[in-house]
Amino acid sequence: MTSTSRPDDAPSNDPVGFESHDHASCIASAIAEAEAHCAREGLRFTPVRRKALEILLREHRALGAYEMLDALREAGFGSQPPVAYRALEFLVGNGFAHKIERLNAFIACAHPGATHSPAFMICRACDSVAEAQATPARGALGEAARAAGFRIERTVVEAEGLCPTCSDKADT
Amino acid sequence: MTSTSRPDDAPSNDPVGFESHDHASCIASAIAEAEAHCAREGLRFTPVRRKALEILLREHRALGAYEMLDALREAGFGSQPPVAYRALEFLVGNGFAHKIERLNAFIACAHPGATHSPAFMICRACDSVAEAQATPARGALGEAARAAGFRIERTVVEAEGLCPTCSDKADT
DNA sequence: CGACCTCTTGTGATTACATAACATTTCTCA
DNA sequence: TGAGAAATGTTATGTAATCACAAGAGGTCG
Repeated sequence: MTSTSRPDDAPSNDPVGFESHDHASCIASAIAEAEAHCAREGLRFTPVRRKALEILLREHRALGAYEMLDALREAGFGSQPPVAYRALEFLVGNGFAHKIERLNAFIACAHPGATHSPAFMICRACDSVAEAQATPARGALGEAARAAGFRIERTVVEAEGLCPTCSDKADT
Repeated sequence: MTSTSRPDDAPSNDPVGFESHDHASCIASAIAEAEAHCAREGLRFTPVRRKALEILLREHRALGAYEMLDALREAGFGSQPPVAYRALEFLVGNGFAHKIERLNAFIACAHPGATHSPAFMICRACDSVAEAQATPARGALGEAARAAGFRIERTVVEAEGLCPTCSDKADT
């Protein structure tokens, strides 16, 4: 693949949480939020990290680490895997992005700022991903953990199925 | 790595769901259950598939596909990746095993027979894995899915944290 | 200022995970 | 028993992730 990115000035109407909206402004505000957060926490929001977040926001879908690497290389950064993995590690570690384990891919956080334990809905037909809130510590899992003496630190909750669009197509 | 398996006759007291028990008999019964299930469903419980399940049951932990491949090769089967992946695909597809997405690894099902949507507790210190029941369609995720019109077909629920043993060690 | 420390970036090399494609064998059943 | 389906084996390749080390950027304190 040569590139998966669009020019920065291209308007877009990509599916977001299975809906459509123009997110030119939400990119800017998400970047601003990240910047503010880093300033508060004394984190360094360096050019690669900023660019990586921009790319995730702009694509608005789950990106493999090597797709990210391609995009970063085109933006003039290094071309070896650790470049992408380190930027993604920073973004995930600080809550600006999430890893979708099922896809071995990464996506910008849809609820930045909020402390949350995310859950994802992944369409098996078009690979679109929507983020929701999970409360896994409640319910059967939390109960099992308490009974077993297991100390939950983090949870992965990913639902696979059909998004509304693909579901409609399948029905016809 | 040369091998991760023990001789078939070695007794064991491995952690199972964070507890200890001798599972010599539960291996045999799980194999018998799988055999019966395949007979009922007209599935072919071939030597590789049987051996793969035996290996998962004996190890009683999450095994990478290449660990499985090593073990299968030692048992006289083919030595190329598809050998392991196909056997694992069969076991997972029929509910005899599960894939742990977080670890890119596979584990024997702890509740064979029961139709279930499993949840896992994964210790980040010792990589032990316990299986519990999840009810993800209830709760926040199910609600979000209904609201979005997303049709859930399968869910991945994996909690990461510390098992009782490692938790105790960390406290001291 | 400048020595020092820490964090970050870049690169080469390697390791781990997974699938495509195709030939051959084995099983099923009409 | 012969045709089709399913399973196995192998070669090759694609995709994901980490290790190890050198070099640069930014602070801090004498």
